[in-house]
Amino acid sequence: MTERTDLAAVLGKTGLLSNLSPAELQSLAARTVRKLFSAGEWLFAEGEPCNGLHIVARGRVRIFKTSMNGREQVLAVEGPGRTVAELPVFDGGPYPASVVALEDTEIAFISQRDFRAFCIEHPEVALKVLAVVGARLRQLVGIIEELSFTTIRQRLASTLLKLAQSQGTKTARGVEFRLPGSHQELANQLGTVRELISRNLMRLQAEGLLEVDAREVVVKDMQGLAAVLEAQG
Amino acid sequence: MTERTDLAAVLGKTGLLSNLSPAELQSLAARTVRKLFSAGEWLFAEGEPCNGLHIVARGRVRIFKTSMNGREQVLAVEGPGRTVAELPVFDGGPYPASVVALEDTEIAFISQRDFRAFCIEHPEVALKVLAVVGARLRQLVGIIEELSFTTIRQRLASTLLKLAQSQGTKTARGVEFRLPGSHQELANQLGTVRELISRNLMRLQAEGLLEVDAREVVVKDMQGLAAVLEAQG
DNA sequence: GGATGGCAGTGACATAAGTCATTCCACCTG
DNA sequence: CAGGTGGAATGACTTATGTCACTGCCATCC
Repeated sequence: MTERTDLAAVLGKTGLLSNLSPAELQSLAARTVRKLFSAGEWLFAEGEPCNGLHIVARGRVRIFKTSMNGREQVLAVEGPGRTVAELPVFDGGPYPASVVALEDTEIAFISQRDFRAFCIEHPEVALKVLAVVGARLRQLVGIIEELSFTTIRQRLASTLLKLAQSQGTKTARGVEFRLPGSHQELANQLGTVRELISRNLMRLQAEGLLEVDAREVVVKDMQGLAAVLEAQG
Repeated sequence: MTERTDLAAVLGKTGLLSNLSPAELQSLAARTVRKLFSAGEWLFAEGEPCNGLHIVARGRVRIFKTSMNGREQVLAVEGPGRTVAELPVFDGGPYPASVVALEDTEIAFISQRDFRAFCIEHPEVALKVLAVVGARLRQLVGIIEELSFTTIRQRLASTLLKLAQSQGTKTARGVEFRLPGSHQELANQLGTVRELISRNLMRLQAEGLLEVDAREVVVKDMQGLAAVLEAQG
């Protein structure tokens, strides 16, 4: 990967750092290190000491926890302009979760010391960080809510609905889209195992709400699918 | 409740605000409002717009989510010197969870506007806030991990162990302590229902690890109880 | 004393979730 | 074409979790 990315431009598009002057961006960019990861490579593992802030410049990464039994629970998937590990940078603790690259990914890395210093110089950045961390907290609360209150069937219906709305194309048969990953990946995301994904998809199909063919999905009844979320779990 | 509490003193003991000068504490205290809640009263409900920072001066509060079916999931219990809703103060969104007083509770309240202004004037406070929010984020990730990877039996064993270590007294029979609430409350905390608490307690007792009598618990085998956490769930 | 209400224990049962083993199928590679 | 590989479907089974209904205990209040 010899391709170059303009780091200052990436930084400017980062939610955390928007509204900074070009000069400020440049000074920050000067302190970043470019890191490249190929698909599947680990940025860091849960429990390691945190040494800095990671900004995704290109590609996508998956933030997740692993259990003793080899199960996974995905906390978030982050793309360009998003940051990873904003929080341990500040509280000094270890990384709470592991992160791997989903695709070939380019990271702008700022050391903990440099970023902290930058925040002191630019108090409004600290407030931005707070907003970002706040959003992440909401995400996590949402995951807790799902894990605690909903069935896998409902979680599956929910993700299918989101996919249909964001990536689906309307056709004569219904709303069509393609699953973004294998059943296994979907299972990790929902905090379960492959078989249950398979079975629940089949069940939704049997009920006439969907048509599934490998990764191709056609939602035939959006209303019905939405109703699954309401049915008491 | 006519009893008065020195707000500036409380603020000084708050993790968020330690290391401030007495003058600064005074100026902040001048902007706080004292609020009193009796046991069971709601500070606010999930979804309401956030209007300020709550600092627990006396008593305890419970932060939790509610499901459609009336189930609850406790996110945290906070006591004196701890803050509630540090985050929505900054990201401007609604409260992500509800909070009620567990006991008669006194709250020092600072309006969103005042606290934000204070943070701009005192950038190091913003960093403190980040540290606190960071700790909260770790808490939440911990909850997700538990919900996703462990059985109720394991979660119960884990809380019993923590209680034994923090509040237990060693006697001839083992480590004795008293459950801090009803089975129902414990169930909410673990994200389950009363009956399962009852059954799992009985099961642990049948296995010789515990002796239970209503809320009095004697751990007879700390090692064995700890081993429950390791056994694959 | 009797009534009441909150809490705890328990059996019977229903359903959700997870495990294991096997088969199938599409695709690639030599 | 044979063989291998990875993902997916599926049946049989076990376990975990949740629901409902009922019982009993104990404190409190009239």
